[in-house]
Amino acid sequence: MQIATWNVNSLSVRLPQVLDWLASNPVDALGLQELKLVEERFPFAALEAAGYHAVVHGQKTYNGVAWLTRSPVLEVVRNIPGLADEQARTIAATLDTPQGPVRLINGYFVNGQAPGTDKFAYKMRWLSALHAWVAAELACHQRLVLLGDFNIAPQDRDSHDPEGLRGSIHHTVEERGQFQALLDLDLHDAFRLFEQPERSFSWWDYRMLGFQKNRGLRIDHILVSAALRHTVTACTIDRTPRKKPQPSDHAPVVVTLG
DNA sequence: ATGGTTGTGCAACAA
Repeated sequence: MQIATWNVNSLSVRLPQVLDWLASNPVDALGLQELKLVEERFPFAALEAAGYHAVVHGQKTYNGVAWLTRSPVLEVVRNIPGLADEQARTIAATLDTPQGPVRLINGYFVNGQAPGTDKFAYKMRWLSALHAWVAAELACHQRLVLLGDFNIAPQDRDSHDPEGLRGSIHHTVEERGQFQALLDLDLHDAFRLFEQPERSFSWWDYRMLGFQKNRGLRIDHILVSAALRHTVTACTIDRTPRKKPQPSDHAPVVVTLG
């Protein structure tokens, strides 16, 4: 079984690339972020023709998340329960598999702009609420995957310039502490379960030839619960779509479970 | 060096 995450930075623009990628990478579930469209504009028909069901938490212009799955899902939850949030940032669903149900949580985590700003304060509140929610979800779903655009580079090796960017957004002690708090729920960073090339990143700024110079960050993550950890056989970042014309600034990340 | 690029939507904001 394969599960993937991809921040597409506008599904309207990126739909052809998503269809193209799914044709070559027929994953069982794909969590999308930054749809930038409302559910009424979601391309259900094109994705159904490609063999995918979709559940959507849309928003006009900003944010927006969805799950694409080969088989229908159950128990869909939009946003973090109990958190008053006008921004469409999470969608959870349960996927039945031959090995049993898997709880899938997809998040477009708050960017946070810069430490000391209102947006950073919102990021930290949001991360606290997410942590409490994921803890509750784990209590009833042993087999759980939390993935998405975390907007956090967990360690220095996840940044192209850890010294120059120390303490700046994606790199702060506070953000990294929240990432560690998620790991402390006995979640595991699937990418780091394996040997990986140095300077492996999942996002590159459109500006300053960021991708060509591999000046990126690893901020898109797939965390798996303890019950799933030993079934994971691979986790990779697919840079192929980033090389194509009019790409998303993020690359898809794929986890393979036995 | 406060630059540079992309998306939404048509000015300015978010990333």
